[in-house]
Amino acid sequence: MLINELSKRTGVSIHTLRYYENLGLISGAVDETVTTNRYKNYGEDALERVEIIREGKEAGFTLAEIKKMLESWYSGTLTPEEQLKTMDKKIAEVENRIRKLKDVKKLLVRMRKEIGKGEC
Amino acid sequence: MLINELSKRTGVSIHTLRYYENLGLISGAVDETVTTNRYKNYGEDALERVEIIREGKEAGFTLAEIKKMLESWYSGTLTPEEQLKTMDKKIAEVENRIRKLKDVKKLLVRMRKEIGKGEC
DNA sequence: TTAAAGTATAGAGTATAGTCTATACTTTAA
DNA sequence: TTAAAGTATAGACTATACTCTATACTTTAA
Repeated sequence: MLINELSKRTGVSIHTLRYYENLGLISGAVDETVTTNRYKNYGEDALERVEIIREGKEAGFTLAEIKKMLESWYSGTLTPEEQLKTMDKKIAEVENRIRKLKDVKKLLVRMRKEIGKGEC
Repeated sequence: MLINELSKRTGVSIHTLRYYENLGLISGAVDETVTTNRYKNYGEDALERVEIIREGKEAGFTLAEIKKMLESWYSGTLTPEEQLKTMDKKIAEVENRIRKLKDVKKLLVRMRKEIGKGEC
């Protein structure tokens, strides 16, 4: 698919997709048998990658970190052991963020309880 | 306390504290009885405010959002009902972020499971 | 066939959240 | 008393993640 379709199917703007491509998070392939243009074609994997980017951002990872995850995931250069290590690290980071968010929630609930009775 | 002490007790750099002060997230009071300088004095509440800023950032709120929370919390201009509404909204947002992070964790665990058996 | 829409590249501009530097004045300790 | 350390303000600079504009070429539909 071309970038327009990728944009529509992911809900991510063409500008942002090109930004991701420049950073190396996704990549389209130019069909060399076509001589009239250099349009880039994206496969189904691009949809998956954009989804991983979205989730990664939600988890608080930077694009640089997400790039590393994608590389270790798709490259094939890492051994399964290295892949496992990468994933375990990321899972631990997400768990850590969940823990911190739960603390924040506790703080907010505590603040909420103090409303009405006395002042802060 | 002066900014140096506030920085040491919070672990936040003087530069960053001044940045927060410029944005209106914290504020020191100049002692007008002192005529030789315009040094700013921060009370214990400043420590609390910096802690809330830290937690808020961890929860994924922007400084602008945190400012609103601090204002509604400390201003005294809001009615308890309005304060409750603000807090409920923020608590719901944090819960939402926790839910999303749990989804991300699920995705990562799924990816992890696929390592070793077959390819991705 | 030509005007509109799509694609590519490069680079400028924006928002957020700092971080650092320069300058000037004040306080403090040797 | 003076050199070092602290404080204040303004503004420049950085990094991240976009977002937009200009330019040029290609495809497509009327």
